[in-house]
Amino acid sequence: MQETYDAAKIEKKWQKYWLDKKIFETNNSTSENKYYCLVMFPYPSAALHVGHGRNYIIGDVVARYKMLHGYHVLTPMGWDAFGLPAENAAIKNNIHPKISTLNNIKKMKEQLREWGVCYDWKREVTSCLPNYYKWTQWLFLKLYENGLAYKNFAYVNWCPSCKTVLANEQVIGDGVCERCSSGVSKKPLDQWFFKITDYAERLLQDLDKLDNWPTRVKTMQRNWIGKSTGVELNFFIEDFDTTLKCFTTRIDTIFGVTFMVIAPEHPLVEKIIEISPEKEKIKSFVQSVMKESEQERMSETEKRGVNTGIRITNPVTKEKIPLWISDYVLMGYGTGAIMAVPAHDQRDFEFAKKYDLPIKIVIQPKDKEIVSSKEMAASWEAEGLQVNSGQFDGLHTDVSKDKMADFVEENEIGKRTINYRLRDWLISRQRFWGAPIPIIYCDKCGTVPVPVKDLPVILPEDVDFKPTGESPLSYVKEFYDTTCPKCNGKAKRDTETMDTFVDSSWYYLRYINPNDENSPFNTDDVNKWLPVDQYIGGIEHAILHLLYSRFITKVLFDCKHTGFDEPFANLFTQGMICKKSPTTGKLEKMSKSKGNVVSPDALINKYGADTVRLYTLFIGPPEKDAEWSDQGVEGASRFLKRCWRMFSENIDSIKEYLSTKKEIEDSLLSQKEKDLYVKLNKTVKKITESIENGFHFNTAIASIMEFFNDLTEYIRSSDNTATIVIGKSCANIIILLAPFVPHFSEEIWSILTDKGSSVFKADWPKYDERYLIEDIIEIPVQINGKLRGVVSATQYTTQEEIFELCKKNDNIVKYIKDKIIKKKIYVPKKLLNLVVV
RNA sequence: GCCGGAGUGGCGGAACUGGCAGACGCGCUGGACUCAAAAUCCAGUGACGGUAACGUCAUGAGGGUUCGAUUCCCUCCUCCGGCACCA
Repeated sequence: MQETYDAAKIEKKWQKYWLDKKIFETNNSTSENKYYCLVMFPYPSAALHVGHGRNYIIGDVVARYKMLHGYHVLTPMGWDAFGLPAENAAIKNNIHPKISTLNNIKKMKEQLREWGVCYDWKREVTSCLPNYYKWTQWLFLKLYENGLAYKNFAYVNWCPSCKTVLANEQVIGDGVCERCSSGVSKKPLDQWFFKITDYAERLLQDLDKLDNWPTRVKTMQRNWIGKSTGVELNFFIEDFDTTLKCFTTRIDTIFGVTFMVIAPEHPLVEKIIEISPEKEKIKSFVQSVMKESEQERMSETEKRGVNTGIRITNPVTKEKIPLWISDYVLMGYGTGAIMAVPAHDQRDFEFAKKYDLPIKIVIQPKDKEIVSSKEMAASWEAEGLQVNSGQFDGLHTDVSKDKMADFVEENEIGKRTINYRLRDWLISRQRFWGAPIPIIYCDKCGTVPVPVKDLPVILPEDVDFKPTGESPLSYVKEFYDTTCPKCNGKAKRDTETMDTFVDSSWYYLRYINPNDENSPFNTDDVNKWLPVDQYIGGIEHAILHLLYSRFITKVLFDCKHTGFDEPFANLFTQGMICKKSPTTGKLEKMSKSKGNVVSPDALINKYGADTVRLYTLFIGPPEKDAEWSDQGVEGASRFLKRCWRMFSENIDSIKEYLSTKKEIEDSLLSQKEKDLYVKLNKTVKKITESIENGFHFNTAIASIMEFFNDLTEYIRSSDNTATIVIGKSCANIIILLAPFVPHFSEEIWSILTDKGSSVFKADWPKYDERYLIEDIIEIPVQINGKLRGVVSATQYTTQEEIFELCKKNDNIVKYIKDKIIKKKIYVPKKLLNLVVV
C-alpha cells in the first residue's frame, strides 16, 4: 500500500471501473427489493459549480448507501433540455440551441463523472430529442382526448422580456416573471390550457398521503391551491334581465350588503357601457386600469372605482343596491364579482369610506358593542351575533352561516360552492425551443389532434427564432402547411410550443423504458419501480414542477396507464450553497450573475473529488442553506489523509479480520479494547440513524471522525496493536465512509481484500446490541439542578449505591452537608439530582 | 397582514423523548520536529473571577411550568421563505 494518499491517481481508475463494471445499471427484471433514487433532472447549462454539486452528491450518497443495504437501486439521470436559456444564448452567440444544448450535456456528464457521481446511463433521457418529445406530444393528446386540454381566449400573463406567455405558477412575487424578473402584463390571447383545476381537490387531499414530504412544501401547495368553501349567490339585475353570480365565504353577512362590485375585465362591463348615460366616465376608468401592468395594479393600495348607475336586487333582503366597478376585485378569482359588506370586510370598508357608501352592521361582537357605523374605525371581520338580519337575529355566526346557506338553497337563489385559487395551467409558448403542440387547424374540420401514428411532430431545425412575440414556427411555411388528418384538405399546424414544465412532468416514467418506440413507458415496469422511493431536488420546485408532476401522474392513473396516483413517495429538498457576493456584498446563493461561484475543477485537482464530496456533506444539515468555505475543504482533506495513514499502518490487522471475520469474544478483550469496541458499536448505530433520519450526513461524518479520534488514541496508548478490534474498526470505517468518499473506500478495499470486488458489494456494518453500554458510566450529580460532580458507576449500580458514592465526593459533600435532602431524582444511567434545603 | 422555518463560542454547526450545553470541523494560541518554512504531531481554546480546586454567568429578549429547559407554554424582537385586495 502506498504511503500517501494520491487522490488524482485513484479517482480516475475507479470512475472507469464503475462504468466498465456497470455497477449502477439496473435491469427491469430485477425490480424486487427495489429502490428508485431520483435527483431532479437538470437544465443543461454550461458549467457546474459546487452549489449544484450538493444536489448530485446527496443523491449519489443515498444510492450508494442503499446499495450497501442490498437494494437494487435505480438511479437514472437525464436532461431537461428544452427551454429559453439555450434559445437566448443561441440568439446572442449565433449557435443553434440543439448544438449548444448537446455540448452542455457532454460537459455536464464529464463533470458529474469527475465528482464520482454515478448513474445508470443506459437510461439517459434528453427532453429535446424527438424520441422523447414524441411522448410529450402523446401526453398532450391524452389530455386532449380526456377533455383536459382546451383552447381558450383569455387575458393571460405576458412576459415582455421573454416574449412569451407564462402560467400563473411562473409569475412570482409582485407579478414578476419567475425566470427573468421582468414585470408581467396581461394580454388577450387564444391559448392552450391543461385543466389542472379538475384535480384541485385531489391534489389537495392527497397531500395528506405524502407523509414523507417536507411540511413546508405541502403547505406551499395547499396555499397555492387555496381552497375556500362558501356560497354562490345569484343577484338579479333588472336592467339586463339577468343574474350576476357572486361567491362569498361570508353568507352570514348577506343582510349587510350595501353595494356590489365587479372587476374591470368582467364581461358585464361592455353591456353597461352600451346603455349607461355615463358611458364615457366608465370607459375611461376601465381603460386606465387595464393599461396598467400587473405589478402596478398590485402595488396600488388605494382602491379606485366607478359607479355604474345600475341597481341590483339582494336576493335575500330584496333591497336595491348600486353596482360599482373597481380594481380591487379580480377577474381571476371566483366569478369576478363580489357582494360588498363594508361593516365586516376591511377592503369593502375602505372602499365605502372613500366613496361615501352606506355601512350596515349585521354582526355584533359578543363582549363589546359596536356603537354606530359612523364611528367605526375598521370593519369587524370576526364572529359574533346576528343583528339587523331578519329571522336570523340573535344567532351566533357559527350557526347562522349554515342556516343562511340552507335558506339560500331552499329558495333557489344560490348554492353552497367550493372555490379554488388554482387556475388552469397555460401551456402554450411563443418560443422556438420546445415541443410543438400536436394540433392541426382545418377550415372544414376545425381543431384536429395529430394522430398518434404521425408523432412526433418534428421541430424544424432551420428556423429564424428571434423572439418577436409571435411564435417563430409561424414563419416556417414548410412546418405549418399540412393536410388535415380527417379530410385530407389543406390545413395549418399549431405553431406554438409547450411549456417545458410539460416535458419535466413525466420524465421519471420515461427512465423505466427509455428506448421504447411504441409507448412512452411500459405500465407493468412502471408499476414495479414507482412511486419513486426518494426524490431529491431544490425547494424552488415546491409548486411548479412538483404540482404539475402530481397532476400528470393522476391523469395517467385515471387513464389506467399507471397504477399509482402519486409519483414521489419521499421528497427531500436540499438547501442552497451560498457565498458572499463581491457584487452585492451579501451572502447569496451561488450563481454566475452574483459572481460568487466556486468551480469544482480546481478543488478536485488540488484535493480530489472525495475531499470535495466529504466537505460538501459535512458543511451542515443538507436541508438547510450553507455557506461555502474554502478553509473547510482543508479539514476534509486532512481527515482523509489521516485515515489513509491509519489504514496503511494497520493493514495486517485489517486483512486478518477481513479474511477470518472472527467474532469478537468478550473474554479475550482487555478493558481498553472492550471500551473501544463498545464505541465502535455505538458509532455504527449513530451513523446509521443519522442517515436514516433525515439524511443528516454532517453528523454521520462527525461520528466517524469522533470514533477515528478514539481509535487513534487507543493505538497510540496501547501495547497490543495487532488486535482483531482494530481490524474490525478499520474495516467498518472503510464501509461507513464508502457512500461519502467512494473512490477512497474502493481503493483501500481493493488493497485489503485482494478480490477485485467493489466495496459496494459489501454489507453495511451492523451493531451488536450487547455492546452498546460502557462498563463504566459517568453519572453527573446535580444539587438543586446544578452540576456539582461526577461519579463513576456501572450500568448495574443502584440509586442508593450512587448516593453512597456521592458521599465520598468532596465537592458534592460540600453542598449536602448540614443540609436536608428533600428529594432524590435518579434517571437510570443518566443523572442524579439531589434537592436540598 | 396570514402561514411556515430559524436565531447556540471568533466561524460552520452538535445535543435522542426535558437530563453533564458547545460533539465534529475550521480558525486561533502555545509546544515538538526542522538550519528555516510548509506539512505533520501534541496541548489548550464560550465569557468573567481564581495559581489551582472551583465558582458565577451564558443557547435572540422577557416571563412561566419543572428537581432540572437550547428542548414545553405565553409575550416580544430580528432574519429567511411562501401567500396576500382570493371576496
